[in-house]
Amino acid sequence: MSSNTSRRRDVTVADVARAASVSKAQAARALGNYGAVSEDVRERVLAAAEELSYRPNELARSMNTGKSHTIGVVVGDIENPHFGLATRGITDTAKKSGYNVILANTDEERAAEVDAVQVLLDKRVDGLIVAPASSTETDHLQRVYESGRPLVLLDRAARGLPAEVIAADMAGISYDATKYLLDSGHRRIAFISTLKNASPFLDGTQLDSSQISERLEGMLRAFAETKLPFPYDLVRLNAGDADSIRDATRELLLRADPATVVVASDGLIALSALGAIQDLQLSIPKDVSFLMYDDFAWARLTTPPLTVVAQPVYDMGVAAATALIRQIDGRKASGTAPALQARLIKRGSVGPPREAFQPAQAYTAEGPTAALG
Amino acid sequence: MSSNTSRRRDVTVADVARAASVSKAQAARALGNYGAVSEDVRERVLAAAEELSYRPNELARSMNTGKSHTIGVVVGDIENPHFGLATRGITDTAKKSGYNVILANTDEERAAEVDAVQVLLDKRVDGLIVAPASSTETDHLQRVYESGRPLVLLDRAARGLPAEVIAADMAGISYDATKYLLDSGHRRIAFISTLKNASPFLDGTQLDSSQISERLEGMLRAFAETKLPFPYDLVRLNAGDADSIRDATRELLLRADPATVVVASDGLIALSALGAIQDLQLSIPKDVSFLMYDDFAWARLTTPPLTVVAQPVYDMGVAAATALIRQIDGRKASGTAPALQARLIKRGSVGPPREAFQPAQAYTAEGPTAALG
DNA sequence: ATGAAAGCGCTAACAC
DNA sequence: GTGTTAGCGCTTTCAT
Repeated sequence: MSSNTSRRRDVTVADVARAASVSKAQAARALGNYGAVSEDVRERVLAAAEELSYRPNELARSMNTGKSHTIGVVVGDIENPHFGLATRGITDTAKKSGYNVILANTDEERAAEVDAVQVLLDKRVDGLIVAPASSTETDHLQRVYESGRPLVLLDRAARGLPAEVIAADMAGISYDATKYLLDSGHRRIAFISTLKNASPFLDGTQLDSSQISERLEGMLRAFAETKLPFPYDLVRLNAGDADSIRDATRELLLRADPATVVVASDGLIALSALGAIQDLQLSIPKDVSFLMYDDFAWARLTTPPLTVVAQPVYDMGVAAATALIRQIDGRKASGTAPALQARLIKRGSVGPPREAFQPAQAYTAEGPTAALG
Repeated sequence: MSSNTSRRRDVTVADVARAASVSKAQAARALGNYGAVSEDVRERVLAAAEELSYRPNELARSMNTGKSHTIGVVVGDIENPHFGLATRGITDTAKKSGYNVILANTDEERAAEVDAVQVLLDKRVDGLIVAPASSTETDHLQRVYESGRPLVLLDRAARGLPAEVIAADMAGISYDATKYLLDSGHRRIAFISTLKNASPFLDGTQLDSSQISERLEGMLRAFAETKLPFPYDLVRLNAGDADSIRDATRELLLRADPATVVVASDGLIALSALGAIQDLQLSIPKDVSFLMYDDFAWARLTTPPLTVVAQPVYDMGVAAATALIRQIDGRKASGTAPALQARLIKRGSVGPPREAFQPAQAYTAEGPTAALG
């Protein structure tokens, strides 16, 4: 409560200039720290600014510099720790370079994403980081590109867009993980994902998400390599809310030819799936094995601790922001992109399938259950 | 790839006006949907805009309306699911009213918070939601108030500020929870919080966070009521990173007169504390009981499931955004604030203290261990 | 209903 | 080094 309790009108450069008895331009130069200003004037202006508690209007500044020092971030669900962590990586990095972050949540809804991107462009963000809900419908992302502002994709690629993509190699790690499950004797591997898709996943289905496509591709490759038929009937897409995930899990486990291992596509899905398994009174890994994507702290606290595919999520956020800001500044890619490697962390939730211990193999002849090649 | 691959200059109202052969003012009216415009002109303008794929410059618009339709959100750690969920509540609500959210992370660092608030004010946000790191040092928040823009506080109050505070009643629920622990036979109740404080918590210590103050106040009251001495030696503040939390937990459990129950001030702390307990090979609740603030999905998946104080975090986000937007729109509080009640959810992690089962009570005489009052 | 012109707060030419 | 004058893209009087 020093002096001014100014409400309405903000104090402007003009006010400061007047108080320091210099021209508006000179005041602006001193305040904005550009151009040539004598020491005397600088001091007077700064003093006046201090006295009047002047604050620059960044909006006005942005208007004629064309730079807002703001980047837009569009994610599917900030509540999902995956994005929470990535966002942390982004904001940390942005702050370091003097950028702010406008965050938009889309609920993995395409319409919301299109809208969010448009709004952010209208707000003249300097660049955009998007985790696109769809890898195929990308008109709105194309528009970003056309607006002349850089775009970096997080987690998922977008077909036909020249945008830089920050994501771990999902096909590779999925292949590894699947191989591990196969080696453990599993054949009935279920995969649950929130990915919205009109039809179930069949041979040749083109998926809308590069991320999930790659994971399934890795699985298919592992199966193919071992000459085993891929269990298309155990792939569950469109697993939206907690209830539908629970239902899907129950069904996968209670059906005639049940899954012997459940692979959860992210931490949120895992939570619901594990809840369902718990309700079913099934024990992991005795009755059913479990594997999830993303390694969160709680994965070590369950009994047994969970085997996971860990992604360097925070680093991905950092990488995305770094790449974007580099592009905003018009700098070229600095050769060595940091390796964003996902890792399979074996803990206790994957064991041999239940059937493997039973006297007779009720299945089709699919070769020995021993570890393969 | 229809026609324009315009790079540099954006198309403006002037361009649209020219194309529609009307004045700039008329075009602006049609586009901005204000003032009086004839049907004929409106159509021509809209058609021209469409053709040129005109997009309004929201910065310019904000400049002379004085409204940016953006609210600033300042939290300690977006990575913490507590804030993740609250942020979701905020963004959902904001979007519904046509507002965007600029997110700033402070790492619970005062300097970062002061800076973030300043930057957001400079960017001319229409209002601010802050989860203040400190409840006592509030000059920067005072400045928000002086700028004439509304401010809503999340989780924690700030001394001497007229700002609306959205938070569950912590003193009450803490009292309830402590009473429950006391009734279960516990006397050695440990409390771990990230709150930064220069000195340890002693009788009469003034804490910097209303949230934590209230919790401790509730604990003190419960102890006082049962005439038991409060275990000041078991309060751990400044539990910053995962390691320091683990260390604190170990110490609390391995010391001469150890804690029989650990209360974790939030989910992140709980994760580290549980890790430490696991490393110590202690079993819950046989060897040590456990209680945490916030109810996250994983709390039901541990063995045993965790007893928690659940806060309506998402709803708090919604309430904060609703209150802020109401103030921005200059509307009065609508009488009935929605009840933001925290609840004690008893699951399996609290049992009788270990000592209660041992032959002799090695402690000071503190009355019978049976349930009281 | 429409247009001319002023102005939001700042930066950027351009003189001097 | 300093001041004057234009804008940035939009909204908003104020005439007509």
